[in-house]
Amino acid sequence: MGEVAYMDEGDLEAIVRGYSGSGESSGGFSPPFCLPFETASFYEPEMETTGLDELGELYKPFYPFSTQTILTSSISVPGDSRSFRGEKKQRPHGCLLSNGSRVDHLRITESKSKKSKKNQQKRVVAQVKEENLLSDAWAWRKYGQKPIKGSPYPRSYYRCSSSKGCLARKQVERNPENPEKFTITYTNEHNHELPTRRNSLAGSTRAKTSQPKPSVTKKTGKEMVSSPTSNPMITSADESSAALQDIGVAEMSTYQTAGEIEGMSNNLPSDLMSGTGTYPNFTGDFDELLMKSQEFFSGNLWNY
DNA sequence: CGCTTTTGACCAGCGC
DNA sequence: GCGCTGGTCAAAAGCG
Repeated sequence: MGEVAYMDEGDLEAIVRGYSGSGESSGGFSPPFCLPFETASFYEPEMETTGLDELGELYKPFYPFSTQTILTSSISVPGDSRSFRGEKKQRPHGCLLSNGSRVDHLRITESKSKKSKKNQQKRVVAQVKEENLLSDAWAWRKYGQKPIKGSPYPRSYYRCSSSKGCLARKQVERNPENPEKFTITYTNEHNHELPTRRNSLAGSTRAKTSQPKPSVTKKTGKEMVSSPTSNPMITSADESSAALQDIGVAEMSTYQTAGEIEGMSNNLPSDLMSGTGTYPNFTGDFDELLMKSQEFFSGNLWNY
């Protein structure tokens, strides 16, 4: 993949203000956001201007729900989550889609700081509701989960499982301010096209692990939240958008038709939605939710 | 059998 | 230099 003409290590920092350790009490993403496309580099200019509306339209088939909140922005973040801690004073902005849907964005700012870690290309930060976690066409595999300081909810790490060499990553965490929303952060881009079908669901519905596992307390006793669930394929609007750019809307429609999706919304497991009403002392209930979605998807959309 | 999730350990960057 | 934190690895085990 040589298309990584991203930010050119522009060292952008995502000011996703959020759980900056102690300041978790106030405003996470609650305030409305606004598209800061100034730093956009992954999307075409057109997307910048009409992105909101287009998103609303393009994703319509993916979001049978009217209240979804999609947040998109193209960024490259070197410091990763560390920038969150930085507690930069940036404010998010917000906009409403023409169709009434609200799109939340995170304000991104540039930073001349040295590149950190692996020049990771963190590009998209999205806020979606549970329902919209189902609309990701990519296949993700969870490879880690960690509690985030300042946030009561753990963050799950996913990598693309469609292609071996794919560097696409995804982080999902529940918004402490809005437990009904999930913050999805994408890093790197897929170096392949949308999978024609998802991987098997094997292991996805794994029962609660009761494995004792020889706790070989080798070294540092790092904290680790244990969540009983997780999902293999989460969803996201942004990925879809990326996909749209890659394969085109027309092709996209071959994957999912509005009709199917709508049917889906109706068939969505009730318990899947139930999570919305009751946010348990969540550890990974969103994973559970996602798992459900996965089941659904594999059953109704990916076996065409 | 191939895929997944789970989860403790490991590693690296950053702030003090 | 040390400790904290976030991100990733990898072994174990479950599911279709």
